[in-house]
Amino acid sequence: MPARALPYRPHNHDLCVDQALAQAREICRRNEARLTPVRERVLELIWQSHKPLGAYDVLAQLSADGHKAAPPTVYRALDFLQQHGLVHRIASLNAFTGCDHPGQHHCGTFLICRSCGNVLELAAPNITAAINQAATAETFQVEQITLEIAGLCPRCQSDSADQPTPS
Amino acid sequence: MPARALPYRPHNHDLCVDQALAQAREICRRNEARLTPVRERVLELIWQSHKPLGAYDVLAQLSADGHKAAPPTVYRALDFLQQHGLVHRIASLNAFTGCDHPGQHHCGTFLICRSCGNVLELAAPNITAAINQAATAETFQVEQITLEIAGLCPRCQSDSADQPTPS
DNA sequence: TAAAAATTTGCAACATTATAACAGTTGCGA
DNA sequence: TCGCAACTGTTATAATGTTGCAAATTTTTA
Repeated sequence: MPARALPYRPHNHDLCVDQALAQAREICRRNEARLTPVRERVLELIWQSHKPLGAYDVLAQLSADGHKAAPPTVYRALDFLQQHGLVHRIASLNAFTGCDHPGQHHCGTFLICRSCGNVLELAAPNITAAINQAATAETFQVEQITLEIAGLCPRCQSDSADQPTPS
Repeated sequence: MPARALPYRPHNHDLCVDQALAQAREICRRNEARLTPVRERVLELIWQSHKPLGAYDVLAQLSADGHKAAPPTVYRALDFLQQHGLVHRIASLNAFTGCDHPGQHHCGTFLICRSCGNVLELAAPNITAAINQAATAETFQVEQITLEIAGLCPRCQSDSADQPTPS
């Protein structure tokens, strides 16, 4: 089976971005949602970075584009993208990352490397099942799951000590 | 078996607070850590509320005490309490809640009611196991788990529609 | 097509959450 | 009682996120 593209494994990332954007356009078309230029650009910026991007990072990049933007512009675009499952917000980082499998309903589970900052999104049915079971046992009706796992990615484990690997 | 004290089940909460404080004193004694007046007071304030308290909520209450406090005072106390496992930070709420079973190592799993705001801390070995299994499969070395489940607690489910129950 | 309605964006101000840097104070052992 | 370490106070500032309203744009309707 072909190697999956992983943040910490070198690959042609422009391709990832292109695919993500194409998929986003398709999803918005189906949802009759408008992927306007600002929204698309924000999504692109987020995808271009493997590491989650803060709202103000996005803002800075927009400004670098020459776009005269203010915080609300960015937050609104991010809200839109989240609503359509195109990006996730990582609460423990106050940052945003592209969704790996948009369209499919899933609880975002994230492996966050504290050394290099890369993030891997997992689809982990076992975890989801365990969570739902535990919640049901408490008669709790689950609506949203935030699961963020911090630690060391494979590459940063093998690197001596704790030096971060360049992105 | 005796009914467990649950945030959404009426009970003598002063007792919870007293027990939590006594336990905290004991833990700090064993750890040779100093549970100073500010720290103890912050812990008490957090325990007095079933709902997670923001740092600035704590600050406001300290000020109401007549204590002339500033943000760093609160954040430092909270850091201390977190380090000793006496409180948890809920990332998705930017707020803090008392730890239900301090001393024991555990990954905090939280059921957060979006209607009444109460939070229940779970010890869920199954979930932890599933998480560790998934992480291991990705050769990821887990250090810290953030698991926050938002939804409706039993009481708010049975209340018609979405009206919040008073605390 | 033209007017009306709805959505999106721009913009200024502001609210909330968190940290940095440094000075003063307190507890405690030598 | 001196000195060190830990803790607290204080001021300022950084980082993150929101409100409210007006202008522009797109979509809908007549």
